[in-house]
Amino acid sequence: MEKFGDRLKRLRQNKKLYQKDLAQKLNISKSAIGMYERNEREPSFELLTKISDYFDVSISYLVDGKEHKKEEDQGDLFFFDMKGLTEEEIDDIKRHIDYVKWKAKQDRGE
Amino acid sequence: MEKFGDRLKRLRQNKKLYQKDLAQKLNISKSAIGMYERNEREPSFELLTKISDYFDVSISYLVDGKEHKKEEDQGDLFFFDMKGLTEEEIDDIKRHIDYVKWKAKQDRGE
DNA sequence: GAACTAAGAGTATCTTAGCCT
DNA sequence: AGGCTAAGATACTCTTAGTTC
Repeated sequence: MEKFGDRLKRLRQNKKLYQKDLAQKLNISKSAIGMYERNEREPSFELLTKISDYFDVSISYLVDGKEHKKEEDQGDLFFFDMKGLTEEEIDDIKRHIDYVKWKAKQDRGE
Repeated sequence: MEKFGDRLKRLRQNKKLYQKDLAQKLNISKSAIGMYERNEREPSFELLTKISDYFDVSISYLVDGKEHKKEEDQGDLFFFDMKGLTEEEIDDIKRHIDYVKWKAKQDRGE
């Protein structure tokens, strides 16, 4: 199951930063970043807020991976916020999802 | 400034519970609840998630008081059915979405 | 170079028991 | 009864220094 560290790592890598770089931004040691990403430590609320601000994601997303409240989240249904994206970019995502689904079927010999 | 403990206290009182009652629900000591409410301690992610589930509020609300998502934003929400996909395949999709979002920002000059 | 590991020091947290109102 | 405080024990976190790839 995906945890905080996995999401932090993905966010960092999407920004093309090294652990050292992010550590500087947040005023902590690079070793601490590594520990978070390996899910060996959990940051304080204060640092959590800094991370949330820096990557512009919600604290809910960081901590439990859910951007929204429970009622909206059910079973195999996933929701994504496409705010700020153009039609083309959203289509890009849709095509990728269709491709992954198609490939999943192939892999299982359906 | 209002903090986590203040919100926890309010949530508890709204449910007409004593610290002892909430402590039982969460399987911790009543003293710990008191310390949270007085902002003397911060709970682990695991407990934070339990609290979020129990009171049916987001973790963002608990930690920074911001409910982040509003009704008006629902238009940007897209739902996808991931039934039959493995965790790896879903992660693949998540990474792609993160990448598209990241690239969109780059294209518009940070 | 980038990321991971180890180790020690320093903090934070949790529970129990007792105290206040 | 309900909430707060003190205390010690436990557990966690952070940094530095060294290691691996």
